[in-house]
Amino acid sequence: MESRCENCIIRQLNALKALNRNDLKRISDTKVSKTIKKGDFIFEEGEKLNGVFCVRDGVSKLSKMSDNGKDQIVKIATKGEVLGQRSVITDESTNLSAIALNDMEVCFIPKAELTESVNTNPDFTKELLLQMASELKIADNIIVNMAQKNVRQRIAELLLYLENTFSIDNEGYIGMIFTREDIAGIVGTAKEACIRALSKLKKDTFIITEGKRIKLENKQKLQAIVDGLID
Amino acid sequence: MESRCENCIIRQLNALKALNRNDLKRISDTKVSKTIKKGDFIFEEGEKLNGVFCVRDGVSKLSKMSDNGKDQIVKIATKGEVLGQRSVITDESTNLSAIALNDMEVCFIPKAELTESVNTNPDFTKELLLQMASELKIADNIIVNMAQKNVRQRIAELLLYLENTFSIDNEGYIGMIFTREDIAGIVGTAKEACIRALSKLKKDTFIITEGKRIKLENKQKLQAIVDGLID
DNA sequence: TTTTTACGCTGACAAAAATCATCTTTATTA
DNA sequence: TAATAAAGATGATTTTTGTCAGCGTAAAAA
Repeated sequence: MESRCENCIIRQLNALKALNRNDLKRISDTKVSKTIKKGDFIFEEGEKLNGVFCVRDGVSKLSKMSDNGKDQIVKIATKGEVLGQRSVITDESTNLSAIALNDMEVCFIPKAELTESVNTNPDFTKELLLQMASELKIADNIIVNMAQKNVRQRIAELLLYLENTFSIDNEGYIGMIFTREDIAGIVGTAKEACIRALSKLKKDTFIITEGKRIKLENKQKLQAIVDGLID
Repeated sequence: MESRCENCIIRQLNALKALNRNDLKRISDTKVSKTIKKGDFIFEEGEKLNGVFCVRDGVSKLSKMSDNGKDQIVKIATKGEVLGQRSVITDESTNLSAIALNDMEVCFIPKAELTESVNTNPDFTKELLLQMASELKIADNIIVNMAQKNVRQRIAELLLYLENTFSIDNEGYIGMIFTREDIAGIVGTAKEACIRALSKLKKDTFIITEGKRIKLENKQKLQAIVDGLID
């Protein structure tokens, strides 16, 4: 399924919205649509990227695997997000891998086109800057949370974030399914600790689980856990 | 001690190096030099900043205090770094406090002047973008390290970083003194765990300590600890 | 200088989380 | 559909880290 960037609504969700007609035409002429299957790499840690990937559909994780097999997820990227942006800007190899969590549709935009827009379109550069600054703030918050909150708190916070990001299906469950291992990878703990924390939240009737699916039953309480007001 | 930005060599260390003569004149005319005493706040979490602080001399920590009194340090900022940049760019309140670790000399640059340069000088914006991207990469690495490395590894890594950043005095000790509590705050652990880890490294003869001062005796081994090659 | 306060250090103990093992259930694919 | 693999769940145990208490030393303030 090919289509023109000019008509792509996804664009509105990221820095590409600042592109003008010329930029869009140029980029659209060179971009390549790709389908990526669940579990496949979009790119791998250490790779030198020669472009970025604009997510049209699907969800991916940006993560780093440790020697002992633990996969720390730094970010979940969904529709509208641009992957590899940072590495392309700084012209370094990626320090993270991007893996598809379900089947994905992405557009590959060559580095040269991006650089051209950065060099000739100040609005685009400003937009990138804004987005980078906002991502940095999020990253700083994660650092603080990892140090100051325990696993239960971090999981409660993640659940609220996930419902917010993926909204709910018609039965009230979070609209995207993650394995317990991925959830553990996001909050930075072991799979077992993650499972136990979820089981505890279920026993406390703050959530309902059915297989991998999770429904938030009491968001006030979950937030109170995050804030350390209750245990 | 007042002086003109035009002649300030500190500028070369940050995005301000991309400013042109006009920018510099304008900013220099409005900037205010400030002296900040050890322990004092440059700004506090939640504040809406109406400008940034360019560090001319001294060292500060960017951190967030938790309810239980634990202070997580997200970044150590030294000569040449610009504090508050991100909050000013995104026009939000800071989520971190900046506290002087020794007596400091900083220049306050009003937000309006910065915004003006961002809007009229694409080179400056590009430079800011590059820096922000590089900071984001660092932050991502910290997240991964917090999740995948234990206290001993994180402390070993910090020591190598500190020697690299502050170099050594004539006796070979790291050229900046931190309290054990601040070191704990950087690696995200409790003061006692930090002290114990340092004592252990000392007993292992990988470092020498004398009061608060720390000398690295075996950087190869320290790096091996970081990499998980030895315990 | 003296006094006070902050900091470094250590032991004892508690809590949190990691690891290992095992079993069940759910997906995948042959 | 049956076989196989992947993921969930839970118990037992170890390791790591946090917390509390107390003591000595060094730095800062009176």
